[in-house]
Formats: sequence, structure tokens, C-alpha cells
Amino acid sequence: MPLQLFDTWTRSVREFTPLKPGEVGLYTCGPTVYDYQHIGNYRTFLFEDGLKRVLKLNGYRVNHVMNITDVGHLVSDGDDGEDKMEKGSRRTGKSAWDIAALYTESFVGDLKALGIEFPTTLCKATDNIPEQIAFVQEIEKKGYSYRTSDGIYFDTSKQASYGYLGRLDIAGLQAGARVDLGEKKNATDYALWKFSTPDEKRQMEWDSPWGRGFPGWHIECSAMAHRYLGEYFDIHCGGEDHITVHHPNEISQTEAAYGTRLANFWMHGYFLITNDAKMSKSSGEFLRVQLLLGKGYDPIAYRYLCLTAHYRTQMNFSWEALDAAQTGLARLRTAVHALGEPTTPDAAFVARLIDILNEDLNFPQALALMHEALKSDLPAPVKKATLLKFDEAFGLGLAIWVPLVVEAPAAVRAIADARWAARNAKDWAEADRLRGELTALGWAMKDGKEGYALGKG
RNA sequence: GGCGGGUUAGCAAAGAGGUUAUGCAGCGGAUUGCAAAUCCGUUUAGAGCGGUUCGAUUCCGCUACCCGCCUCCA
Repeated sequence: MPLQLFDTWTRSVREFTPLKPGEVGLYTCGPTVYDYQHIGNYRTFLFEDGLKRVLKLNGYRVNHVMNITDVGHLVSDGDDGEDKMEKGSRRTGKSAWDIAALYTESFVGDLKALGIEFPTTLCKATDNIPEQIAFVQEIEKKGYSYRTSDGIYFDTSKQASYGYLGRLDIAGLQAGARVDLGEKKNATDYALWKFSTPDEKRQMEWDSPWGRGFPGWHIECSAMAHRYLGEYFDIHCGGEDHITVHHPNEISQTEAAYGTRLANFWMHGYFLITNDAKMSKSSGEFLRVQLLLGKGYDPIAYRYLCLTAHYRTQMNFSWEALDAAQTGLARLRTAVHALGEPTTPDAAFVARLIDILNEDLNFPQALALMHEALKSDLPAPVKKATLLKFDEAFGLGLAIWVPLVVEAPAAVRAIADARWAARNAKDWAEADRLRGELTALGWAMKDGKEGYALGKG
């Protein structure tokens, strides 16, 4: 079955055909690096990674561009309020530039920990200021912008199709607007360029044809997508929250400047929910990858958990669910490792896998198929090769996983030896007592036929 | 208030108008001195009411509850 993907633009699953044969241009909205990312953010990045892997399984080369938003993302409603980077700077006492570097590094580390493949191009908004200025100039030339006292704005009333992606009810929005319009002409108008205020010295600001200032949030994506992928490319991804504002604005900018809707497919990952509320940095628990590590979880277990839910449904996070994922992953790893050397994958299973994944990335069902393959009576070398082939889509790192061997300290080994001797002498009371000692020290002793094995926990 | 999505067993979560989802947990068994690990087997479902149908958890309608977006957001 050919690859079918859900396109938010048409609100339907439709067949994917690349614009250029054999190659896919993919743009995914990256993080705003004013703080750490939480695991909800990573659910979207994991979805995008899964998409990439399925595209590759279908034989496409993927040219993947992801941005790092390190300027221009404002904290508050409308186009007022502080730049998140500047706010982060005040919070931590570090410069905006240092903060961007710090959280970018943390982000890259998390990607690695979660087994997320690196984008072909990871680009920063601050490295593309001239491109953004040029893009705004193009919009200005086409007559879609206007100037207020605090910046250059996009006039959305000049585009009949504005907001189509989000199926926005413009009249309703105007009527029920909660935001004070200020000098904006329409509630949906948004900033292309913001002026620095004379009374406040910004750390991040640039000269432009309109005066000193910084780019609006939406223009960076349009400008960088244009620079690296051209005027019209295959797939643009982001979180479900972008359906109504950020992505319609990206589209409106590109439509004004170049007459395209930027991408052929628009795909969105859905939120991770905790305690019946969405996860956010401003409220509730702030679950970082580091926190999972600190609690003894393997980040790949979180990846596994995300695979059990379809990307287009919201997923409930709980520690119980993560426990289940961690256990399931551990058993899968052990079982696959025990299969020995791989030969050639089973063609029928692989074909079924691709059929399932090609139906809008049905990873939960693909995971069920993996368990079916694991329980099948395929010869071990074929089974191993099949499961490793499956893992090209799952990204659980099964090919490189090996059991963790922990060398026990001499004192622990001494107790274990004593217990082994007592056991062989059928002195069960002493053997059980010594096992209790080992347990207290955090070691588990497993009896085998030839000897024992020691493990942590 | 406007728009959109959801409600599946203890937890998480899929497909399918009639035939086992799956994982984890639980239970029973094998194995073990007893365990652990492993293996085999297995119990719990589809918010409520009504409709269509030979047959609905699956399609349609209503009700209830939950969530998201409309405001920074993955």
C-alpha cells in the first residue's frame, strides 16, 4: 500500500507523493530555547522522527530542516509583552545568548537520549536575520504590511484565504476578541518586525530598513523554510497548537511573498496530557528527560510509550504507564538480544509492517505486529533480522543494545559465594539469610544450573 | 461564548458492522529447596439513552462528562 498521511490542510488522509521523485523536503518547528523542553514537547519531536523513519522505509531521502527559535518569541498575548529570551535572561542572570546556547545544548542532548535522528539542517533564527528582513521586504513590496508605532504588521484582511488551515472563523474572532487591538487593524494581524523601545536596551537587536529591532516570531520559519527548502516543499510539521495561529501565519507570509501555501502536507502531533490537563511550562509538573533519568527510567522507555499511542490522539501520561513501557521494552530487548546473529528479514512480516505504517503511521498496531513476530515460529536468525528491520521504524536501538554487566564489589561477591556454598550444602536457612543481606545491599542473586548471576536491584 | 476532538477492561492504548488487538498489572501452571528471571495458559471492555441492521463497542441522533484551540504554547 502506498504511503497515506493525514493532512491538516484537507483534514483527510491522502496519498503522499513527493514533489521531487525520491526526495522529501520536511520542515519541523523546533524549540524556543528560553528554558528546558519537557517530555510533552518531545512527543511531537518523536512523532516527526517516526514520520522520517517511515519515509525512509518507503525509499525516500529526507531533507529535514528544524529551526531553533532563539529570538522574537513573545511571552504574552497579541504582539505585546516581553521576548522570552530576554525574560529568561532576567530569570537566570545569564545573557540571552548564553541562555540560547545552554538550552540548545540541552535540547540536542535530549534528542540523542531519545534516539531521535538529527535533522539535516538545524538552523537558528539569529543566524538568519538578513533572510527574515528580505522576506518582510518581499511582503512589503507585495503590499501586505503596514507600520504602527511599535512595528511592522501583516494585514490579514488582504488575504481572503487567511486562516484556512485552522478553519478560522475570522468574523467570530473579531467579534469575540479578548485582546486589545492597539494599533493593529485586525485581531488576526501579527508582527513581522518589532521595534526596540528607546527606554529599554535589548540584548538581541538588529538594524533593519524599518529601524532597530527584532523579527516577529512567525517570520523565522517562513524565511528559513524558504532558504533551505524553497518556495514549496513536501511536509511541514508541528504541534497541534500551531494549527490555529503559527502555521496559518507562516502560510499567509509565504502566500503573500511567493504565492504558495508553503507545504503540500501539514501534519500535527497531538499533546501529552497529565492529570487531565495539557502539559505546559507555565503550569503543573515540568517533566524533563533529566527527571526521568533521575527516577531511573531509560529515555527510550518514554519513546516506547509514545509509540503505543497514535500521533493524532492526545496521550495520557502517568508513571504507571511509563513503568509498563519500561518493563515491556526491557523484555523486548532481552528477547531480541537472545536471538543471536541476524540473517535476512522475513519478507511477509516486513510487508505487513510497511502496510500498517503507511496507513498514517499506525505505530501502535505496528508495535502489536512486532510482538506477533517475536512470538512467531520464525527461525531465530530470520526473526532477529525481522525485528531489527522493524526497529528501523521504531528507533528503540535494539541492534546496539547489550545487557548491562555490573561488576559486583568483592564484599558482595564474598556473600554470594557463601550463599552459593550454603545452597549447595542444602543449608536453606543460611542461604536465605545471606540472600537477605544481598538484597539489603541492593543486589539480586539469580541461581542457575552452573552458577549464579548477580544483578543490581 | 465560538470552533474542534474524545469517552474501550486495574493502567496505557489500537483495529474492525459478525472472527484473539497489543503491552503492563492480576490470576493459574511449568521451572526453582524457596525465590528471581524465563516460558505456557488465562480473567476483567467500549459513558448513558434511542435509532438503522439478521447482527453495533464499531454507523446515525440526543444527553452527560472530559480535553484542546480561540491568549505564550510541541
